Formats: sequence, structure tokens, C-alpha cells
Amino acid sequence: MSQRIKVAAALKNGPIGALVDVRGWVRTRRESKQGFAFVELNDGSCMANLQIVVDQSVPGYQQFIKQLTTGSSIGVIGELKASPAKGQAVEVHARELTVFGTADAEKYPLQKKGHSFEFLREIAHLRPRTNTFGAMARVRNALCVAIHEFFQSRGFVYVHTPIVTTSDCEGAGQMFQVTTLDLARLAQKQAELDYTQDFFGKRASLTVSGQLEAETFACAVGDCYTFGPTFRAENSNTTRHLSEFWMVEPEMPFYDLNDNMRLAEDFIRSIIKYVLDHCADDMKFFAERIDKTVLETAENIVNHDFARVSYTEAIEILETCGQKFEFPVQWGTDLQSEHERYLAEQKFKRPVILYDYPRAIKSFYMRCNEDGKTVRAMDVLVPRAGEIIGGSQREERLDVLIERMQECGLNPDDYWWYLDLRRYGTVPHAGFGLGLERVLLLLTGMTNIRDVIPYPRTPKHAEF
RNA sequence: UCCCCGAUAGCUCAAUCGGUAGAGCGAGCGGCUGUUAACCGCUAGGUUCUAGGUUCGAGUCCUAGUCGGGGAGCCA
Repeated sequence: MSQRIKVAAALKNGPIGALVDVRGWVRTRRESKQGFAFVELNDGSCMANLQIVVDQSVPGYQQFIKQLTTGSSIGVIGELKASPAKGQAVEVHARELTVFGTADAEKYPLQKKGHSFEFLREIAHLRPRTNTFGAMARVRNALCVAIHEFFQSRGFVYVHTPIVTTSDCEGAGQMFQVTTLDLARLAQKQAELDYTQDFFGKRASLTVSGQLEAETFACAVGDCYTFGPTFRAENSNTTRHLSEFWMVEPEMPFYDLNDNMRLAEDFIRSIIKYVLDHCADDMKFFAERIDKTVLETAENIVNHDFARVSYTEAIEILETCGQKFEFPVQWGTDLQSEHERYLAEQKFKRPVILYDYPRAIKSFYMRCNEDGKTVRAMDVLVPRAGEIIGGSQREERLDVLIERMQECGLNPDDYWWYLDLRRYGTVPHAGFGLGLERVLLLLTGMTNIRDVIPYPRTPKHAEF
């Protein structure tokens, strides 16, 4: 009787001498005219391939051996043995081999060679079969597990905030509209859109943040977090932006900004450590093939405190550092990419938390400081990926919040339910948003955010 | 959306001053080998992104467009 096992299991502590059943896709075949062949089998369970030794005595050898091209799928039943040659500890000596599906070597796009990421993006349905994207899938998975473990172990409640929203006013950028109206027909008629006839009876969009809804749960069940897809219809064409990305948003009652910063720091450190501990082979691959510094960077984050400076202090540092910037440094304006990069990559060489930003450049819901000029906002900046966290202590005072809404040109009536949190049992609270893909940039050393998500959505791109 | 760069074989790229289109890898075939990004030989493979223009002659120069990459802004 054969035992079906994954390649990862076979390589790790496979039962030497046992008859195993392994299935997957052929990476390469090295054929000998002497009547045997070596086949590298990969099933995605780990980075490494399992070497299959196929002798011509295996039934059907002459028929199947030429079909074992890169990309073909096979099942092998054979004995797991210690390998006599260098390069692998174990190998499988085939007794039976089944070809599930062939892959025409002249047409199959993935070759036995390196491909550019630009090319692989055009065949995103096949790129998970490559080393880089297989590793990415496993690291991304581990990171998501780490996120849940972190919060669950601290008693946070996982809350599903809505994807579709009718609060047209979340304020965090352009939104994708959701409609069942027949736009093509309405365009011909050139009629005014009547949203009362639309599916939800009013204008609806995809969420740009689950924060406001998360706050309602934080003010009920306590510490909680949302983790899901987020949509921004900005016309951003950069290596750091996606139209559809995944965001983690914890929200905690009775937290002030310092508690928030401490949690953010523990959180990042913890999830990175988890990936280092659980994806050693994949991380080693990124270190060897993508960016030599990734392990160093990750360990540096795990082992050192983040720098913390107020916005005002950061401005002083930038003004006096002697570095020449393309854009001027000035109190009251947002920091430019080059400024943030200087702070994280040159000045501190580790993650930096900036806090207490000018109120004029931040959102209405951030708590106003007593100085009247700043709000209790924070951004976590890291080398390479830039801003991976944005958060704040929330304004819990009803009158101040209403005033701020008006200052920001928003109509408080639209936020009646959000304001109710301040009307009934208001509490100080805080939270932040973490961009999952930006953590992956930081972790893996990949430089384009389109290569850390399975199917990237960016302006003009929603293939597959 | 703005700025810069690019598009040549399946992939990655080369082609001098404007003068008959090349390599490596991949693929096929053969050789060799307990091989392992194997190695050696041979073969096939091209509307040089599209449409105009300049020229005796355009991969190369000009104009427009399409697509791609990088940077900026917006942010996570």
C-alpha cells in the first residue's frame, strides 16, 4: 500500500523505505539514453522539488518519458530512498507513473529559465508555478495566519465590516461605484441617474476602509479587528499602490495614541517573526534571489525598538540634516516620499513612527491635541515599502468631532450613526490600518506591489 | 494625472554613421552523463508594437497612437 504525501513531507521527514504516492508538476526532466531519467517534481507544498528516478523498467516508460516536459502533471508511486548523489537527501524510485496532463513544450510559457516579472504578470495564472510566486503564496499565507494569531491570542474579536457601503463619505479617497443600473442604456437615453431605482436605493460603493464600522464594534465588544479587501479608485500608477488591496484594521477602546503605537510596533514585530519562523526556506530564497538584505532587515525589525518622533521633531531633523531635497521641508505640509525615505532608510535605518501631525492635513476623526494645531495621528514608515501603517487616536468628544467635520467640509448628518458612538457612552479609543501588501514588500524584497498579490488590480488592469 | 525611459525570435537582449537581422537561454533532434539552472553538436524559429512621413535605402531619423517599465502626487 502506498501512502499519499506532499513533497514537503517527503523531504522533511519522509518515511525512508516506504512506498509513497506523490503528485504534482514537472519542473525539469534530465533524461539518460541509458534508459532512465531524473524528474524534478514540485507540488507547491514547499520551495524544493522532489527528485524522481524513473527507470525504463517502469511500465509505459517509452510512451510517457517524452511527455514529462516542464509543466506537465504526474502522479508517481515509488519507494522513498536516501539519495546516493549530492543535491538532495532523499528521492523517489518510481514503480508506477501516471501522466495526468501534458504541457506542450513548444507552447508552455514557463521555461526552464528565469523570467522577468513583467512577463510573468502577463501570465498571472501560471506564475504561481514559479519559485518566486510559489514562495510568495506561502509567505503571504503565513503572514495572514500570523495576523490572526496575534490578535486572537490577545482576545481581539475578528469583525467582518461590509464591502459594499452607502456612506459616500468615508473620506479616504475615490471610491468604486456599485450599481445594477443599465449604464449603457441610460447613457443612450442621456437620462439623469435615479439612484432610488438602483439596487440599494441609493448610491453605493466598495469600501475604502472598515474603520468607522470597526469603531462601532470596538465600542461594544472591545478590542477588535477587521481584515479584508479594500478598494481605492485612485489613478495611482506606482509600485506601492493597488486598486484592490488587503488591509488589517484593529480598533481598541480605552487606548490612547501611545497604547496604539505600542500595539502597532508589537504587531509588526510579531508577524514578521512568525514568517521568519515558519517560512525559513521561502525567506532564504528571497534572500538569495531577490534581495540579499531581507533577512537582515526582518531580524533588525524583530530585535530593535522602532524610532518614535513627532511630526514637529521630524521637520526639525529634515531641516537641519544637511540633506538636499527636491521638495522643501515645511511645517504644516505633508512629508514627501523623499523625506520619509530619508528618515527610515538613512537617519534611523529602522522603522519610524511619526506622530502628532498638523490637523489641517489629517482626517476629521483624529483626536485634536490641546495645542490646537495637531492631531493624535501616527504613521509607521519602513525602509523600502514606505508607509505601512496609518492610524490615530479617535476624537471621542461629540462637539469637537462635529466641529472638525464642518472644518473638513463634511455634513455631520451623514455620519449620524458614527456620532451616536459619541452621544451614548463615548470612550477614548484608537486604531490603525496596516497594508498587507506593503508588509510583503518589506519582507520579501520584491519591489513592485503587483508581484505580491495573486491577481493585481491597478488602473486599466483587471485581467484574470 | 504629470515627468522620464522603453517595445527586435518563445524569453532576455545586441545590431557602429541610416546600408542584406544576431547572440544567449528555451524548444526539437543526436551524443554523453547518478543527473541536478548539467554538458557537447546540429536544426527550426522574425510583418523589428501600429499607422503615417523623410530617404536611393529605416530596426535605426521625424509625427501620432497603443502597450509596458520607473519616478512623482494620492495613500495602506
